[in-house]
Amino acid sequence: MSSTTKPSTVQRIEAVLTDEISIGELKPGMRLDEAKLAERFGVSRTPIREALSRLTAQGILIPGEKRGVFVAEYSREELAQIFEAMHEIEAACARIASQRLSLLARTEIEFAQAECISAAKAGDRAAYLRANEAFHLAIYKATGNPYMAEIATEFRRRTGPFRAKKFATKEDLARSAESHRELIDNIFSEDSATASNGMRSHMTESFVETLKAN
Amino acid sequence: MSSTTKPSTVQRIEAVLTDEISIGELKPGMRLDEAKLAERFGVSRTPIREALSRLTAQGILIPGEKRGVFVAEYSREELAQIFEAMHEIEAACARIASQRLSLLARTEIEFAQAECISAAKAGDRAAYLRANEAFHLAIYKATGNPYMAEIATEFRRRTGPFRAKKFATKEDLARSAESHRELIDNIFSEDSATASNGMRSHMTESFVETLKAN
DNA sequence: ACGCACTATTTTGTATACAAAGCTAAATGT
DNA sequence: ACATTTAGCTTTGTATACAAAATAGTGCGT
Repeated sequence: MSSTTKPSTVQRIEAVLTDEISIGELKPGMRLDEAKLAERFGVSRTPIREALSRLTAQGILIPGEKRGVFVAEYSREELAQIFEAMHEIEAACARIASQRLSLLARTEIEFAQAECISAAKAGDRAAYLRANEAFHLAIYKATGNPYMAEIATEFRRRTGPFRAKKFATKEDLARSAESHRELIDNIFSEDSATASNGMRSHMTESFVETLKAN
Repeated sequence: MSSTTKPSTVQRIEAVLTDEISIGELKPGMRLDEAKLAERFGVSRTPIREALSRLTAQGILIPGEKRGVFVAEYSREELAQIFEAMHEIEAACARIASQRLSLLARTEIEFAQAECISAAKAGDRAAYLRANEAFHLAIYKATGNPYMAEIATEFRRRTGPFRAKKFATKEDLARSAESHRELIDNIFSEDSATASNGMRSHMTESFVETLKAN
């Protein structure tokens, strides 16, 4: 995603933690201990602190009342608010994407969808989760606006562990992958309203499932 | 804004730097030297680094190619993209706010506007800039959705120094404060489309002025 | 006088040390 | 037996030290 600079230590740590949280390996409410992480990554507390600090600045982690940082944990009400915001942003992304759709963007979306399908068929949960993220990311990128993509991605990360919980069985994966098809068609229709509404209903569905699982 | 916790050292530093950047005191492209800041705030480099790291995570600062961090500097194209994203978010905020408007929210918006007017009359540029931010913040808060407010605020901060440049004369302040009136009326109309479109044209105007000044 | 290389200095990244603030728990007093 | 305080242990925040990277500068050779 970023430029040609090789990943520095804190970038690496940040990326690993982000991934583990979005996959649901580190669960909401879990405490992250600086010393333990330092030992795990074989570095001192300093770069760990920097990574944790950045993650809290992004809202992925939240500082505890008195001490420690925790994986962000949201109540149903808070989740509803976050999803409302995501609704707006994702709908806007879908609309803009539908207007600007390039061949490259189309291809990348289809490619990501293919990955979703194959991961779903294999029943590989972690792979599906990553492919699903890549799919939505491809849509964001299709807007041609990195800043829209950035905030959409940010929300996606925050809700990662909660959305992850709704994928329990192989059928869940298959159903999700199928629903992508309709979404793609709506976006590829190149009609703003169709694309935007398509994304809204996709997000609503996602929210319903997420609430059930949490 | 936050809870009852007293501002820690890094929070204080972060807040001061954020303010100085949004006011335009620290200009885009300026380099921030860790050692100098450490001396200035009378602390060691450690908390400075943490503050800078958090600010880069928020996109307010950007890391230089090889070394140093700089106040984020955007080309006209990039500014256009950021403003496009702001358009979408602010429009959504205005729409939601118009639907949920509470007496408290109304009052706070009006109060912020009063501050804008008086700062404009006094010709106090810094005070107007702060009041203007408070005004928009009040609208975000009126959505009742802290997450919408959060991203809207984030974009506002990023574009702060660029928008700040368009306020050169006392007349600029007065004109801006006046245009708030129409925006308020549109939002208070409690009609979604009116509110949303009102905000869109306000933002478009803001963008035009910003481009002229940059 | 110009270019190149090598050195010195600044600056960043990481580690370690230390002090302050919480938490745990045990011991003492009632 | 229960509450309260205090002692000890964890954990965090900040400072300092040190090593690696990068820039600037200096001198040397041609």
